[in-house]
Amino acid sequence: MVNKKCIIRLLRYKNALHRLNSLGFVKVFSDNLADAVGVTASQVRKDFSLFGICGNKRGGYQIEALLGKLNHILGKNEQQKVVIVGGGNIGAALMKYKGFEKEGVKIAACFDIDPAKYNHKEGDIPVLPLEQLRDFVRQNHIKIGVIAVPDIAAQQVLDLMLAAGIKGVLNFAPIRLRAASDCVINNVNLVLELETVIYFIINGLEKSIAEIHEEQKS
Amino acid sequence: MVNKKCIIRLLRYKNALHRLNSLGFVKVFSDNLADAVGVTASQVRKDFSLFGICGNKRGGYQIEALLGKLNHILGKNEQQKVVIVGGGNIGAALMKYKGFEKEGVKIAACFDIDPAKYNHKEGDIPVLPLEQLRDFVRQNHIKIGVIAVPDIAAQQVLDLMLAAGIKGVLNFAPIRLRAASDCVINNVNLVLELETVIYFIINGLEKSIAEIHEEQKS
DNA sequence: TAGATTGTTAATCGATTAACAATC
DNA sequence: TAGATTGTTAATCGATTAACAATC
Repeated sequence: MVNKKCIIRLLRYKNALHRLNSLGFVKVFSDNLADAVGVTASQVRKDFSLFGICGNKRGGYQIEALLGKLNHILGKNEQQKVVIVGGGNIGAALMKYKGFEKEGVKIAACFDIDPAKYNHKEGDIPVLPLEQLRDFVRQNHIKIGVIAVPDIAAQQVLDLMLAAGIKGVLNFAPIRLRAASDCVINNVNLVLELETVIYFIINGLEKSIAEIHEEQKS
Repeated sequence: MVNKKCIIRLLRYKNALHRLNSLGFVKVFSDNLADAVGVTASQVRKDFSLFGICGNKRGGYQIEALLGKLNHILGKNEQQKVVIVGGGNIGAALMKYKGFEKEGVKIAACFDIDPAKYNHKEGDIPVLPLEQLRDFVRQNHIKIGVIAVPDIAAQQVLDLMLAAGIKGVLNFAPIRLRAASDCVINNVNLVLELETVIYFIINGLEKSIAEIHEEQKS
C-alpha cells in the first residue's frame, strides 16, 4: 500500500540512484538498491511494482530511466513552491536552511503578523504581512504550506491557508489540527521526537529499540 | 510491543491526563483517553497493560496515580538535560524554542566550532567550543544529544558524542549514521517530511492518505 | 543453454482491534 | 444485584519478506 513510509523509501531510492548515476553506473539490481537504502530486495521490487515500474528480468533496472520515473512520481521535475507562516525560530531556520533548494523545493515567501520581521532584501526570502498570504498563494498557485507559529495560532493559520488554496501542510505546532479530509497534514513534533529518545535511554533498549531505527533517514 | 509509536502514545496520554487533571477531573476511562488521543479504547488498555498499569474494573483509572506512573516511565520526574552540537539554523532555533523547557527538557549547552557563535550571556544557553563537549557532558552526566550540524560533519560529531558518554541522539542531518547498537538514534529529516506532503498533493490522496494522518501529534 | 534476476503470489510477522470473561 | 469497565485473549488487518515461476 502507498503510505508515507513507502514514499519515504521511494525518495531514498531516488537519492541512492542519483549517487550511483553520478558515479557513472548505468544499471542497478534490486539487491544493490536494497543495500543502499537498508531494506530488503523484495521490498524494493514490491515498491516498484506498486508504481508500475518494471525492470528487465535478469538485467536489473536502467538507472537513468528509473530515476526519470521516480522523479516524475515524486514531483521532482518541476520546482515545488511552498510558503511558511511564522517567521520565528523554526520559520527562520527553515528559510536559512539550504537543504530544500537542493531538493527542488523553493520557499517562496514567509508570512508573519509581526512587522519587525518584515523584510524584502534582494536575494532574501521575503517576509510579508499575513494579510498578503491569500493573494500571494493564489497568484503563485502555491499548494504547500508550513505552519511554524505558536500552538495557539496554528488552527487559525491552517484555516487561512486552506481558504487561500493550500492543499498540504507541514505542521510544527504540537496540536491536533482539524481540516477537511482532502487536505494533507504532516505533523512534526520536535519535543516528542526528543522525548522518545529520552524514554529509550532511561528504560534501556532491551525493550526492542529496533523500531526507532526504522526511522533512519537517507 | 514497546516501540516508538507506543511511546508517543504514552506521551500523549500523559498530556491528555495533565489537561484533565488541571480541569479538576479525578478519574478517567480508557474510552475518554482514547477519544482525547485519537486511538481506540482497546489500544489504551493494551498500552497500559504492556507497562503493568492497572485501573479498577468498573471504576476506570485514578488520574493522579496514572499520571504518576506515566511520568515515572517517561522520565518526567527529573529534568532531562541535553546538549546540542551545531549552533547554526536549527541549533539556534531549538535553543530559542520554549517547548522543551515546558516538558522538563533542559538544553544545557550548545557546542560549535565557529568562535563567532560562542556566547555566555547570563540567562542564555551557553554556546561553547566543541573541544569542551567531552568534559561538559561528563561533568554534567548528560546522556542525550542533538546533532544539528551539516551532513558532512554529522558522523564525526556522533563519534565525539558517544566517546563523551552520550547514549541517545536526535539527528537532524540527512545521512545515515553508524553507531553501536546500544545507542539510540532518532532521525528527523525535515526535507523528507516536506517531500512526502508534496507527493500526496501531486498524486492525490486517493491512494490512501490515511497513514500520513497517523502521525498526528498531540 | 544455464544462471541470474525480476514480478508476483503466498507466508510471515507485528501491531491494532474486537470480544468477552472477570469483577467491581 | 445489574450494569459497566477492565485486562487479556483471539481475530483481524496491513505491511514486510520469502519463495518461485517466468524469462532474459
